[in-house]
Amino acid sequence: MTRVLVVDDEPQILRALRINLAARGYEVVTAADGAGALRVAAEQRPDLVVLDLGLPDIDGVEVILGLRGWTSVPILVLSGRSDSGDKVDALDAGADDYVTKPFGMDELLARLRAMLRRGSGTEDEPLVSFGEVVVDLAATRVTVGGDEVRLTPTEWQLLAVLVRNPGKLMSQRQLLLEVWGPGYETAQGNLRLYMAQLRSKLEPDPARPAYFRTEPGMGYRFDP
Amino acid sequence: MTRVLVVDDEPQILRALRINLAARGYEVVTAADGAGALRVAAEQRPDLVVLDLGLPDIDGVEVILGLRGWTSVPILVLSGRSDSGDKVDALDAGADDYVTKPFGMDELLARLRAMLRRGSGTEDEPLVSFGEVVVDLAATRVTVGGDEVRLTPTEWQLLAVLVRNPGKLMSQRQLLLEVWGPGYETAQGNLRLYMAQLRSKLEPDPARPAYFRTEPGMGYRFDP
DNA sequence: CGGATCCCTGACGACCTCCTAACGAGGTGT
DNA sequence: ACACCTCGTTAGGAGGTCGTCAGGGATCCG
Repeated sequence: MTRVLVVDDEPQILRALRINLAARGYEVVTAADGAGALRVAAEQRPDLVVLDLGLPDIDGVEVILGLRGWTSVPILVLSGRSDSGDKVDALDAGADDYVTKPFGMDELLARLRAMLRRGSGTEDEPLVSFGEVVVDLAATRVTVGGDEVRLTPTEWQLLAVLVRNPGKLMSQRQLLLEVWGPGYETAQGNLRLYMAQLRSKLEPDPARPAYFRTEPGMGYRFDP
Repeated sequence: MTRVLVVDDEPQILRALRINLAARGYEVVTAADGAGALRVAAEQRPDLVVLDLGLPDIDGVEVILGLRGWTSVPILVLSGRSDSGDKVDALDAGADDYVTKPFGMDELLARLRAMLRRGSGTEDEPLVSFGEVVVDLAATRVTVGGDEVRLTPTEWQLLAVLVRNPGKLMSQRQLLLEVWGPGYETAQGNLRLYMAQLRSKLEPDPARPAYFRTEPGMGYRFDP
């Protein structure tokens, strides 16, 4: 299901969006300020963000930059100001669309559909296989020699990031950012632990990894 | 260069857009009606389309559908009508953004930048090759005759600096600064060491370097 | 309430990378 | 011919990084 994060400090707008989005079959998570937006985004991993610029704590552009630091999720900005400068600042900070209040709900929904359509166009090849292992990214399922292997949520996220970048070296910072979200850039012991668990579950010889190679001092690389 | 197709039947708008886009470094091609738009798009393959909905021959939504039949190029719709229904129809037909006239030129340009930024997510990998060696800067990988070569972080940084400046003489000071950072400008013994390791791993005859040449008293030069 | 699962933290040994130092080779100017 | 400088090579120790194990806290479920 498509998950949408709605960020607004006005309860009535939050409620209106929640009702309309839920009626269209979206899963809705909300936040009332900038700090909450960044936290919820890191925890819930929405497929799209609707962001009001007039937040009580942080400037909206800062929120956009905070999100863009580690994710490329589509961002639709909602704002009461129709200033041309505000629009340019938000869009250049990394927003994908800008709608001024008051807005038509059907127009907003159409813009959301357009953004989601563009994002979902690049989702091909949900099946990745190497050796005895088959990874189904769409179904969140992993099999080794036909037998299903149970992965914890964190293990799965780590595997997904690696498998989506075959042959490419992923720095520890990059992996920590994409799996644990911002704020965990220094938890390298954690990354080592989960990499070991992944290898013990997927590698034929976990002591001598063949697919999930470590590049000392730099990061890890998935090599099919 | 980024190529933009502008479709409008009003000459003054066409002229204003052409001038502003050209001033920003875009290549501009134009069409004055729907049939021309489809023809020019097929011939010129623009990276982005700015489309006025009020065309004399074909309905704008039909033009969008005609484009979407064979290309996923981003489409920004320009329209005099601010009807909510028109927006929804155009967006659901496949448009990516919708701006109503009169529009601010800086806002329009910001929206174009946002659309182009999203599209360019799948950048091709920069590959540098010389002799048997292939350097993949995006994946952080080096192969010699097809076999992968393991490089330490410092070796890789040094190689990256050299490879990014082909044919250019890099002074020792410059190399030390870019690889080791400020404060190590005098550690020339270090630079000699890592240059030797790079040569022993990449050069066919490390004793007589062919690609990583040393200019006595000055620095080093990468010659593909 | 008890058990299970998952996530995080800390400690320890093994390994690897990095830096420093010393020595020889080659070129240059006096 | 000699001194001097720069470059290339080798060896060894210091420090950081990686993999592994054990233990505690949080959450979910029977």
